[in-house]
Amino acid sequence: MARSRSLKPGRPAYQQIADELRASIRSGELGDGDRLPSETELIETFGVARMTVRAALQVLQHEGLAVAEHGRGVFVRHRRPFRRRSVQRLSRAQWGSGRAMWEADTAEDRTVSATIEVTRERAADDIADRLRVPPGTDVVVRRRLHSVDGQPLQLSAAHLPAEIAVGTPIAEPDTGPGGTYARLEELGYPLEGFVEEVQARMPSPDEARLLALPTGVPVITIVRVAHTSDRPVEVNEIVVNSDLYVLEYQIRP
Amino acid sequence: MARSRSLKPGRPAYQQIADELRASIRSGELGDGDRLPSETELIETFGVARMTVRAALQVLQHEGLAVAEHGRGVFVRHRRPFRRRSVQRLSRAQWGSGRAMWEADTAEDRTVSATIEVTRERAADDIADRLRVPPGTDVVVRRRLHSVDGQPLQLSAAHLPAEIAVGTPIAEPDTGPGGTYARLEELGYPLEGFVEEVQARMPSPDEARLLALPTGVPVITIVRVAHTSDRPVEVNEIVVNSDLYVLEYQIRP
DNA sequence: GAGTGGTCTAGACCACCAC
DNA sequence: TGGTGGTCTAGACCACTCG
Repeated sequence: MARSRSLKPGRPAYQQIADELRASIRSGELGDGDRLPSETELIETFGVARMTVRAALQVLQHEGLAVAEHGRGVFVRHRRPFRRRSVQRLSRAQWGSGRAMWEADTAEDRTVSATIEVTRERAADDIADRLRVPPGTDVVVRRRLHSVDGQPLQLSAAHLPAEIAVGTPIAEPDTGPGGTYARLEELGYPLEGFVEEVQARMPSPDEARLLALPTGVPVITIVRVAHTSDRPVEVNEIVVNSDLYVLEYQIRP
Repeated sequence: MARSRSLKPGRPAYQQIADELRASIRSGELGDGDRLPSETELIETFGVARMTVRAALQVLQHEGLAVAEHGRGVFVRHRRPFRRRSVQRLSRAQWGSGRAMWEADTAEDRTVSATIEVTRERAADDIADRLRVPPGTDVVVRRRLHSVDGQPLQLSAAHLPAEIAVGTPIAEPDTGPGGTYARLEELGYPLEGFVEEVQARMPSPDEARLLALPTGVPVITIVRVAHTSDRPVEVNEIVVNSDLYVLEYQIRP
């Protein structure tokens, strides 16, 4: 970043400053983890007020290109999607093998952890709808926060009709080898398939906190419905840190 | 929003104001499309400076909850994912039928349009990698911007080895009934399957402009690889407006 | 013209970090 | 202790929308 740069009229100053910094990042002049010029430096370089350079830095943060660290500086953000979920994770071989399904694509040397809370509730309308049960029907809800190496990755809330789950390991925090899906098969609910609906949006403040999301990182939401041949048996609402995930799907024509 | 509300110390004022407005939106007190209190009103209500209420309003905009319209006000944003892409759109029945594949899930009464540009380029490293050809190999690139009812929905850039595509309708703007995939089959490349890698991130300024994305709306990126039994034949990089899409995937165990 | 949001200034005080 | 970013003020002028 050269000394004393001039700004052209017509385009807002903060956007021009953001443009220059963005170009430096895209070109590689500023690499992953590098510190951007400080606010003081930018004020001197461009001859503008502090709030103006702050606006420019905010733009980059909301684009997910930079993160501010209080007392240290603003840094180029580095993406590192170290996990990927593949279709195979929902194969019977996977959860039939006794491995926890969600560990399917976790490398062996990673530390996987989860907090879990199991409750019994009345189903919200959208959940009841997807489970094809009357609104307000009792459901068992398994809420989890999954982390790998201490980094929170995803929130999930699995809903199953209470009629199916109560009195079984599915209503316990630890469902045992193979998890919920293995238990469902044992209970006489052979799974025929899954449907996942995928969307993306910005996180709520709560989600940002729980997933330790920096500014400018969206979440991917997945609603997965597990079916037997004649009825849906589980609706899982999943919210994942989009920075750490690549979802992979295979499709046959 | 009651008159003259007090702010508690400890939490920044702009966040408390954002909290109150967010709660009004979540509770339904402020519904889709409703106007939020103006900056002037918020200044009077909370007794703070203008930049403070603007910071609060920016928070909501970056969360995707509100949009500002210059000269009119700040409004509750309404999500309307009016399209959904399903697995069936990649079924042979779909593109074998002569319908353009991407129209699979478009309602009949919508106006679908696309701009297209076909070029011949040397493959970038990641594309070459996925096509399993040497870096710099010639590829035909079909870049499109799809819109429905004038609303831009997605950008796509389909890359095919020039060796396969040149001299065929695939290298023409109009590929004919059934599109690229129908032509590939006719040319002796029967498709065995597709793999899609899905991620989400904030858009670049260019993407935000082309897709007419408001502040706080991420994009979903899809990299789709189409395979024959022995080689990948197309890599399609897709960027979609996450506000208008629900991706649907079916998985069999 | 009145009301709205968009940009910008020139200060202030504070909280956090590193040395 | 000096440098960093975080919050906040009290103004200013501008651009857009609508009646």
